[in-house]
Amino acid sequence: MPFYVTTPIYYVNAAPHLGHAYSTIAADVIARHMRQRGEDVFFLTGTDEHGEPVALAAEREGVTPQELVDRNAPRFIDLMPRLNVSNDFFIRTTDSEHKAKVQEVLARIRDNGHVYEGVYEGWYCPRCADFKTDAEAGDDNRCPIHRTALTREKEDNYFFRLSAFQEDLLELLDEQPDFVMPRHHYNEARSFIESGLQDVSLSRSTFSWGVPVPWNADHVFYVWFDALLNYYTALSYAKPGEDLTERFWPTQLHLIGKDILKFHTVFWPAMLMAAELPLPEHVFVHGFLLIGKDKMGKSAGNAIDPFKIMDEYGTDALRFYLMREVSFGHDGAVSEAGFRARYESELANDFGNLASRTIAMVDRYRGGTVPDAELDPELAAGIDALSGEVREHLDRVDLSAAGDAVWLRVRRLNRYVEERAPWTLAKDPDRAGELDTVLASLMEGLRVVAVVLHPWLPESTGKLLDALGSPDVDLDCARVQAGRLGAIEKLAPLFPKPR
RNA sequence: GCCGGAGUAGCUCAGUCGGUUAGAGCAGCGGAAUCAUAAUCCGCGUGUCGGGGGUUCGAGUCCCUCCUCCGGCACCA
Repeated sequence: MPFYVTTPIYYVNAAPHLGHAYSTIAADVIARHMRQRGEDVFFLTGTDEHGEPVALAAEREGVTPQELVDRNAPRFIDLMPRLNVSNDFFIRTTDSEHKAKVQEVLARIRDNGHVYEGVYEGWYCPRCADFKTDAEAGDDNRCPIHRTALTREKEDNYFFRLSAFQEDLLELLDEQPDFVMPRHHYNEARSFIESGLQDVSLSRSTFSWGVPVPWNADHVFYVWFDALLNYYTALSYAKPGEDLTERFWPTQLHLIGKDILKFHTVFWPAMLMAAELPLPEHVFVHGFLLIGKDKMGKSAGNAIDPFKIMDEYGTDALRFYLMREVSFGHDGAVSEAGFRARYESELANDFGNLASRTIAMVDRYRGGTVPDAELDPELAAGIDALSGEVREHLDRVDLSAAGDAVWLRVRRLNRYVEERAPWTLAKDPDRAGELDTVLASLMEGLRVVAVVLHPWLPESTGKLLDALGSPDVDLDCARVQAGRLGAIEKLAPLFPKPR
């Protein structure tokens, strides 16, 4: 089965920060998991490069917008290997193929009768060089930032007939309640639509940094219409010489942050309806990372620095922390202290140390060869069920529940070591068979956990599975005795503690 | 103001269709063990499940109401 997953495309004006890493890692865990299942996966991320903020920033710096985005985009492109993210393509909305396709799709929307010429009229602040909403203007029609009087300005625009899709969108939400996940965000989307949809500007004519409107050279498309289409356009040129659209469209899963919910759950499906294209299956809205109680973002001077953490502890540690610390779909606080606590207790003490002690015992008691013995039936049953549980959780994009299910087994394995006390069995030659079973069962448990955990910790589980002589990470191998263990190698601690 | 979300153990949170004595992790205290990265395991909780009212044989879970916090209310991406 094809499985097409996307991250938002990141606005190229700001430097990459933890929030970008968060969205991207989440998508990567899903993508890697689906590949383990043998699905035909396409995983897209990229940068959003048009619009007025880029044009203004370029002007300030005395460079062209293209020069500015060419300078900034590599920071995001380079972030992906740094995070060990397995995206199949990286789209830039300034790619010529993207622009051509945007023009094609929007021309079709116009041909289908969903675009009209009109005038956008609103309160305008000359100092912001921007329109203000009625709410922002307040009763006295003053700029909330500058307190200067706003003027009533008009701008010629093309409009997208969003209002015409209100009923269709509600029907979509009725028929596909998991179009927007999780539930509380479904409610938000629904109430937004129910409150009444207005038509929206499709083009801008006061600046030129965007995709030109093909039927009127004085306009460029409003950046959101250009940006949203990235999910569709990318497939047409991601693979040289092959159009992947047939193979992967529509998207199974758009992963987004809650700040862009409206665009993805209202504008985007309406656009696709207008273009008569199939709709995505799911939009999953994740929460924000909080620093203490504050939203993290540009201001965050005390924000945790993902690059520092990766330098000190490795990429896997950052991936694991972000996926495990915050309940997926909700806001959650992150901190360096929280990172260290979880790194030490879960990665070093629970999982890393389980690997160390298990390998050390096989080495000491059985010369480094995993005994070919019957497995402990009770333990094996739990281990055998794990991959199915994780599968079900990830089908619902519940990364947190999946992580919990794995950790239950990691703890179970550590408890099993204590229960069976292999060091005691080793002293009694009559109990050699028992010891064989215990060691084989532990090893098998360790192997299965490593396979299941591979999407979260690709680097360290890879190292571990190599040391176990069973490098296959296909999810079918996460069944008991589906992998072959024999001679094992010694392994340096996977998650060393500092100092 | 309207709409939505959240309020459960010191901290972070889970609680599926209402159903036994309300759970987990972390932190804390006590103990066991020594294979291991001094890593692990066991034991220890008198929690007004935000307040009040209601429905029910039974409510953290459903209804009403109030309080507190957060978000959205559309052309900033």
